[in-house]
Amino acid sequence: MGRPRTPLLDRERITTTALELVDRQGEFSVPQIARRLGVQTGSVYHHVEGRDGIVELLRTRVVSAIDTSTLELEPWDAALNAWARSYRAAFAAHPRAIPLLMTSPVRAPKVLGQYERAVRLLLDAGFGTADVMVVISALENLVLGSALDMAAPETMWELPDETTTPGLARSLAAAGPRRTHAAFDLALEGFIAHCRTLLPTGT
Amino acid sequence: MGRPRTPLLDRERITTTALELVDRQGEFSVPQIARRLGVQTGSVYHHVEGRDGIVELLRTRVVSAIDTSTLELEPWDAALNAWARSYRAAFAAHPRAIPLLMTSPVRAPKVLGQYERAVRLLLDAGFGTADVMVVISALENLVLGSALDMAAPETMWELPDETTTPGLARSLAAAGPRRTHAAFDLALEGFIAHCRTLLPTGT
DNA sequence: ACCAGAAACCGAAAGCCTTTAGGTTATGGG
DNA sequence: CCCATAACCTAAAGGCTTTCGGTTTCTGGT
Repeated sequence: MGRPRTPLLDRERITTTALELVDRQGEFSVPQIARRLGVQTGSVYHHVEGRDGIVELLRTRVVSAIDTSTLELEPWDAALNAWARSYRAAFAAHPRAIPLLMTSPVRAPKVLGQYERAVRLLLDAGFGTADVMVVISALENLVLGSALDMAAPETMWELPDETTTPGLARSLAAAGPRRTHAAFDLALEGFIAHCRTLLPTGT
Repeated sequence: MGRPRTPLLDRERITTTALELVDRQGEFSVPQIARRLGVQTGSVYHHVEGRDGIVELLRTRVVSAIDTSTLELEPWDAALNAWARSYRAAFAAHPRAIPLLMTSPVRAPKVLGQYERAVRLLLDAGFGTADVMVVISALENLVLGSALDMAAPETMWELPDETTTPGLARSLAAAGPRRTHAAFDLALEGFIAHCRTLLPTGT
């Protein structure tokens, strides 16, 4: 015992292990991470700011998959569209992490930086200052709402009985497994189309 | 000790106490409920199926505020609009409960019954069988995404520094406190408008 | 009216989690 | 070479969820 010759822990490994646990079982605990890394529970706290710090690492890891370059596209509606899809895809890669990331405030610089860029994109496109955050918030609502839907696609609808909800059961079956994607496409397209009406005419 | 002459606990009181705790501090624990009701922790478990059972009671309580009659309105888009707003308002009344309710599947009969009714509404309106659940899912995504936004309106954006994200800070200020509502209005209106394009023309 | 069984609460305990504190050994800059 | 610091361990406090057996009260069938 004492300090090991080669380090057993670092933020990378802690993050990866936590994400594996979340992907598998929907949650994580510090003792679980420690066991997987062959380390005592307390040791993890030397690398991380408490359990919440690990959640923040997870957020950064998940969000790092968002394609930043989408916000450079032209025109603005293509950029917004591509950004929203990339945003959603990043969460879709780790759906069970979503409930974890929703409950704590956004602090990750990468995320804040992207919102900053989105603000400028919309301002340049001609949106009013007061409208910009409304548009971005609405888009975020779409993305996160859809992400939630992906978090538990099978179990989200626990039908008690086909006879009590016949139409629901039949419609679910008819929509098929791409229901979630189609719903996102539908809402996103409708939303962006509606945004265009906010712009001063003749642009 | 032994059985009290008048019961100290029932599901109603447990639900109300849990909801008060969630409204105040964003979470609840069984010992906290027990202390508030002047009872030992274990006693609560005689009335409830574990902690998850209490969450389910909370869901039912929150959801019971949805105005069921909205789905009877005509035409279908007015019904959908009113339903979505009532749905969202029910969650808005207890925003801090939202993260709790998101993580487990929809089992409350009241909610399932409403979805069943919504299915029939859309079928009657002329939507295709395969489209119905797509529309409903998208609407639900909107509602829940917006509800999430309401869950922590102040703390959701922890800006590190006004100089690193100047546009974001300014736009947030410009949008004001009704940002969340405006975003929902914007997305909902755009979505419903887009849904009309799914219908066979001439209806 | 009686009595058996169910209901409602208490007390206690097992086992998990988060977090902190102090001890022990290796590393690395001066 | 030395010592401050880093990295890990052991230990422990305190909270949470859940279960189990004990005690008292209520209730329903006879």
